[in-house]
Amino acid sequence: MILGGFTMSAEQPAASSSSPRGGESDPLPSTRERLLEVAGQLFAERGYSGASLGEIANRLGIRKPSLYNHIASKDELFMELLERSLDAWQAASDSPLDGAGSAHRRLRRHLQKTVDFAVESPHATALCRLAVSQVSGDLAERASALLLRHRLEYQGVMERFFREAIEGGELATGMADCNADDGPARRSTMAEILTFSWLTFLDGILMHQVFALGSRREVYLDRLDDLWQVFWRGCVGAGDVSDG
Amino acid sequence: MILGGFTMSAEQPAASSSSPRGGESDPLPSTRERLLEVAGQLFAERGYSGASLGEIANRLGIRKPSLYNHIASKDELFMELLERSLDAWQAASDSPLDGAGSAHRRLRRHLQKTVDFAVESPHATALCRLAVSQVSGDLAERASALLLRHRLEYQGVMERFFREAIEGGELATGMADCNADDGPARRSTMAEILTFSWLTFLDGILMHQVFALGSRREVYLDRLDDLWQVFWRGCVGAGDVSDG
DNA sequence: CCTACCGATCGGTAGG
DNA sequence: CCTACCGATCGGTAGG
Repeated sequence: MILGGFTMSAEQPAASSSSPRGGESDPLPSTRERLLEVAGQLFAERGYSGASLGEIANRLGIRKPSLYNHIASKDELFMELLERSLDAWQAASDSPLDGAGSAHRRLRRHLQKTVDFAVESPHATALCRLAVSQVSGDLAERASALLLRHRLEYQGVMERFFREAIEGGELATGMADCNADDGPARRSTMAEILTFSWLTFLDGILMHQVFALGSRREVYLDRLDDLWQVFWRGCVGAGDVSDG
Repeated sequence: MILGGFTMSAEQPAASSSSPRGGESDPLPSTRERLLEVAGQLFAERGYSGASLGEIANRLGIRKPSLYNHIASKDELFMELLERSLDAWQAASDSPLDGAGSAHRRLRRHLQKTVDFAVESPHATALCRLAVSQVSGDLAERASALLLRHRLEYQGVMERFFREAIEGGELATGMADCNADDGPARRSTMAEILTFSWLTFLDGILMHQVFALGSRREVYLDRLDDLWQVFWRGCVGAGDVSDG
């Protein structure tokens, strides 16, 4: 589609789904979809430079030059994967935050959806890490910009959540004075602090998954609720902490 | 510093070449040290495959083959850097935990030392991430084993810290029943839960630094104390949390 | 989708 | 520490 192969365009239903014939089994994923999946896995396994287009082609059972019927370049491939991962993450985790129930229950649901997504799509979080620490040059700028945009948006969503939870009386506000913008040196609001804590908590969980080597990965997930309870207790009591 | 002539290869403590004049103590320490520092930076910037020995040599102002007077291979170079990083991290952060003062104050000091180390040696944490997600083959096994060993040791140190803090009455134990090993299905002790929370908290902070793009890095460090207070409040109150 | 092929660069070696 | 060089592989192109 991008470069216009000589017969490829007739065989590739990129956007429209192929129509299954009667009792036929599930339609095979298009080559392009398989390419994106394999590439995502390999980027996550080997890093940006370590993932070669030749290896991707091997896993697909085709020759390397054939990849260019589906992608424009390695850079574009990475950017598309990053974009998809961020969108999929957002789609999987955002809605639970807006449903019914207490702030406590909604945030817990959001956490579960986020972790579930990370478990099912481990390469998605890996790509985000690569984007900020493995690529260079023009690609680095584009990837960083995309990531920053998504991250700021997510930060806004979470900050709104915490602010509303505080205003709704679902979170203690021992540091209530922080909200007043009475000075030239602006201090953090309680919602900002909790948002920051949440982002750190979530990054920690996703990173911990990476470091949970071997069989410790499942053990870790079983303990998610323990981590959650400690975190939540820090939220509802934040501000009451004594410096002893 | 001796710069001329190839005869210095006989004086190098290189792993691949014999040292006929054994007993000589570090004839050229600075070149090797500079090599390790430059290599650490480049690995962190570009990933394992993305960091080329040629580029390392360029930054040192020498030719690529000359590197092999100081290293045996790229794999060995990476392993040595990883080893050094882990040792340096341990040395920088462990002792504050054993000093005088309350558990609260000691853990806060330990946190500060850890974050300070991560700020001063950003490539150290990056190497750990590479070790579990970027390398493959024989190197991956060796790196993972080394990392796992350090991590388990650190986990033991922290678990002991939390257990002693609990026994000393410095942390609330609302979930005290967890300690009793009265059933066949063993439950987590409070110390284990807090250790797990701590590891997640720390990973989150270190990861957050990676994601704090551009100027947001300094802003982030200013808020460390906010994060700490939320975390500590979760610790001292853990177990009292209601499921509402 | 393929074969054939490009210049550049990779980690590493030989030899001085 | 150097020059000269190795086979392998890189991302990507030409052309059908």
